Amino acid sequence: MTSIITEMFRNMVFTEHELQYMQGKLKKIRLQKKDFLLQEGEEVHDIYYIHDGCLRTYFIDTTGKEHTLQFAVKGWWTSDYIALFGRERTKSVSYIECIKDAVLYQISKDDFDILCDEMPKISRFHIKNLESAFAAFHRRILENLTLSAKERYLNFIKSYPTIEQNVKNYHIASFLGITTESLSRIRREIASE
Amino acid sequence: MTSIITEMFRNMVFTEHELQYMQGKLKKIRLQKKDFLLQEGEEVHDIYYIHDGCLRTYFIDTTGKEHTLQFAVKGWWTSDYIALFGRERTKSVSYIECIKDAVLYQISKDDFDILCDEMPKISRFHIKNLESAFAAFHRRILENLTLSAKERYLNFIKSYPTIEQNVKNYHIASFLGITTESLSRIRREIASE
DNA sequence: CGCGACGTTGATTTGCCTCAACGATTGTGG
DNA sequence: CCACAATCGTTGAGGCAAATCAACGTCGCG
Repeated sequence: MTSIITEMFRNMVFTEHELQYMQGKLKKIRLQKKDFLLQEGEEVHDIYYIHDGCLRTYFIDTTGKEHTLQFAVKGWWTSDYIALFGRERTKSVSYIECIKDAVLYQISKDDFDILCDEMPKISRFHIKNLESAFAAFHRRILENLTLSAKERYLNFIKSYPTIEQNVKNYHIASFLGITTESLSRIRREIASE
Repeated sequence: MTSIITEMFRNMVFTEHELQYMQGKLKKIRLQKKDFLLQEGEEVHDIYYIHDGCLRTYFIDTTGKEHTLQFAVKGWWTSDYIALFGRERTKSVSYIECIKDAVLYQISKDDFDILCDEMPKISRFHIKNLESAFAAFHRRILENLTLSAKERYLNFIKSYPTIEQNVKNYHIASFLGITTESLSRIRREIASE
């Protein structure tokens, strides 16, 4: 029997019993474009696996500007990690918005922790993911320190071609930390080369 | 018996046997100011626990400028995480320099992975650390997107008072992503308030 | 003492932002 | 299916924060 579980854990092999056990902790969620998975101030207890569609995590600063932290497409996991993983649990500081109709699977962080304790292969999977993310974060910080807006944009469309198709330019701008006007000028410049 | 191991794992309790087993995988390292723990191009196999002193991780961009990714003081762990945790293992892209005489304990990533497999409490410890770091990274990216150089500086000296004492201003500047001149002007501005 | 490393200051430049206006594209109700 | 509105993207003018370039104090150390 094939299951969403095997997709979530990158084709890891499970027994029928394990599959049913894990399945019981999952909840399927359908979202439409513009729906919010999470809004600022809400309590955060869950993590979400994206089976299809596209979401973005952003927060709004004191001047009202949006800043995009992360996009998530098929195969990715998302949540408000600041609230969920921070040393002291806080309410959500960000918004997670559906930007392309999506199908998600939700599991509570508590249940996920239990799975990690009960099943070493899940624990290893989680560690591997976190380590990869760790490296990716270092790379992103390093890029932010080093590259010009234009270079960061070129980098983005090269690194995330799947995401580029789903998102608006102003989403990309807010991810890169620039204004839509600047991005527009950058795109013109690139087109003229 | 008290051991460096209990310090490394935040007062976790171990049996005498466990302590000796783990001790066998550790190597003590002493570094003096200006020594390098790691240089660009070297192979990376180990992670390092800082028992004392201060280190900084930086890399040099194509124009020769230094960018500081991370400082590390007592109680922290460090390595070139891009090389060590990245999906494909690469040689080091950064330098880790001792900026205050230091005592470290080295353990290979392979051995650490073995410990995680053999000892669930180590696995949980590792996951907890990675998750906290994950949240911290999100916060740092968010700050970089939001705050002015002056705000980031004030934030830095508030968040890391222990580090501030050990590092030069130009280290802080390269951590914040600004020039030493700009930092100097910011400090003057703050002093005059 | 004298040298090198570090920090400061000033003048100028630059990359990106802000504000304002105007096309282009998308979506929706009649 | 069209008409119109809303959303999104582009362009221009002007401004500002931080970079660059250059010079000069200051501190610590051989």
